[in-house]
Amino acid sequence: MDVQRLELLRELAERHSVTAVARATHRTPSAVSQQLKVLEREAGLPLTERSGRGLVLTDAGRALARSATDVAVALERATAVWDEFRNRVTGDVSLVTFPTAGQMLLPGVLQQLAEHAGLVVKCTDMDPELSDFPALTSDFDIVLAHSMRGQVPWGGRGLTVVPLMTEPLDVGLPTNHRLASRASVGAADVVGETWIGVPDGYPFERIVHEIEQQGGGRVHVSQRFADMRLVEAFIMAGLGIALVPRYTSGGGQPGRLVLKPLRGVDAERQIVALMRPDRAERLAVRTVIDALRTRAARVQAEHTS
Amino acid sequence: MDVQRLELLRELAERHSVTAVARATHRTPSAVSQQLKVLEREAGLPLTERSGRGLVLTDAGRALARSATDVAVALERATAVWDEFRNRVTGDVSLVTFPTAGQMLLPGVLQQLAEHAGLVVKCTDMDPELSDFPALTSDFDIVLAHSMRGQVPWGGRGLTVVPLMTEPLDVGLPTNHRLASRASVGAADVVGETWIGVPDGYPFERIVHEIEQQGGGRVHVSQRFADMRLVEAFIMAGLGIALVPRYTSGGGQPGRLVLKPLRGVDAERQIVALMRPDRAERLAVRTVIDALRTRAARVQAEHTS
DNA sequence: ACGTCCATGTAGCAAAACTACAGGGTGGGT
DNA sequence: ACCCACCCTGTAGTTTTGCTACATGGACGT
Repeated sequence: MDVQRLELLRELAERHSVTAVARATHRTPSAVSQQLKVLEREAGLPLTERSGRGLVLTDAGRALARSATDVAVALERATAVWDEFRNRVTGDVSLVTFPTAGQMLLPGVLQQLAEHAGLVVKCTDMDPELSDFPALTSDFDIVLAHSMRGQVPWGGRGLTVVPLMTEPLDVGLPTNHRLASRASVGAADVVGETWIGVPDGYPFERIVHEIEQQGGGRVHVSQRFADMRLVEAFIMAGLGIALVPRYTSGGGQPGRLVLKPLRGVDAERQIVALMRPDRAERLAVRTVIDALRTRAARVQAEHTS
Repeated sequence: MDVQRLELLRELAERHSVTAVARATHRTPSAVSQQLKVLEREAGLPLTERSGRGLVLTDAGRALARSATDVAVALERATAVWDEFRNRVTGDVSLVTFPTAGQMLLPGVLQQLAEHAGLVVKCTDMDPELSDFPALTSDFDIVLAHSMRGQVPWGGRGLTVVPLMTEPLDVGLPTNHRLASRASVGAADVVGETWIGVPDGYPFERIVHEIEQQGGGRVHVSQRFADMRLVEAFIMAGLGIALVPRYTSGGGQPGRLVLKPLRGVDAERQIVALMRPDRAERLAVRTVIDALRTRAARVQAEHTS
């Protein structure tokens, strides 16, 4: 049995289309189709079924794809072994981040990684609301994702999850706001305010609901933005208040925006790295992950002191 | 990185010779040599070193070979998955045994396995004194081996060990022996006797030493045989007494040989199946192992009742 | 009904892996 | 000390394998 073919099956399980697999593996669809056919002939039972214009895996195909992951992991681990022997981190690592995490972590990480001459890290950013984090792992080695505490929407898919940090979400206020002198604010203090929100499906959303429940009222959301820079600009202009991740804020002019911890509400987001388990084994990837973790720890330490 | 090449490296680690690897994998030595060279070039560091007329692995080579095992295990597990889907046990399984275990277990096992039409079990026997059990796992899927309790000469090599049964070793006496009417015998009873032994290095040897220590004397070993049939013939002829595995004895004429448990001496042998871990994953192999275990359990149960 | 998208055949080509054979080095035997 | 046997490794040539390019046929949406 051939590993390359198994790999194709696994890609098919993730991408649901021969053409997509072909694109991802730099082949023509015909080549992929032929190899899958060979695999089926070897297996002696159908692994795929046509479903409309695409095709889906049979139960057997899915089972085989699952075990193909273990093979891939073992293989990557083997190549990592010899990378360790050479003691030189080499290769390309692709990474997607949502903007705030990238701003907070990536510059420091890349500076730290400059010591590895052969390591090339290619970073991209992507709006979190547009992106299905788990799905991105097909195309990127490392996916920086965020979720609320306890909420783990990427479990069960067999992805490797590395927690990087927990970031508190504060209430951002203009300096001339009536609450700006407080040390912290409660749900009841802010429930009546005009809010700047985030698009639907965003993790912040849930906290806003919690504030409504605890504060006993309805939050009025005047605008919805994905970009934090924009949110902060609106706050500073006195057009509303918003939830702002504590470590990420501060692009704006100092002295025009203040952050107040939110009492009694579980307002944190978890920042994690998501990876396909085989990719997580690569030495280059592990090196980047290590850098991310130390950088995240440093950011957190700087803010607590 | 290619799995086939990794596999060759692993075979080389076991067989210590390109020619042997070539034989085992049905290739010419030249082909093996070329592939190993490619692997080295990919790795970027030497994996083998010439040592006299043969060649040995470097540290890096050994490390890589070790992780190649994990790859092989994952791969075999994958093929097992789809064998399970087909729900038909197929393929060849090769097995070596030492004579007594084979006599005791194999006929029943093969009868039980007859229900699997596509399963071909090829059995061979081999004198245990001549054979290095762990080394045999390179050439056979299943190696039936024995050892004394606690003694595990095949640990650390990364082999899969499946315990099948523990068989007591009794003292075999001719029916007209002065101890033949006893229910059991102690070390002091038998230490002065003339013994039929087994060749050096045999596991039984250690027990004889223990008898000497407990009985306080020297055991006189008149003959040394590997074949139990021969040992029993000598016992029945009154030429000596010997340690006889309890479940295996009885080829001879009934009524001319009796077995007596040995009191106070740890006289047992452990019968185990030894396998290379990747081979242990194969469905056909697992099926044979299951049959061996149930058969062994039955033999043990028949004798205790 | 037409165009588009997708999977999959066929033919031809390029790359990879193997065999056959020869050469060079090492160790055991006489 | 010499020779022979053994083992690894090159080179040349062949076979096998996997890919591209192009064409075909079915399914969906407009």
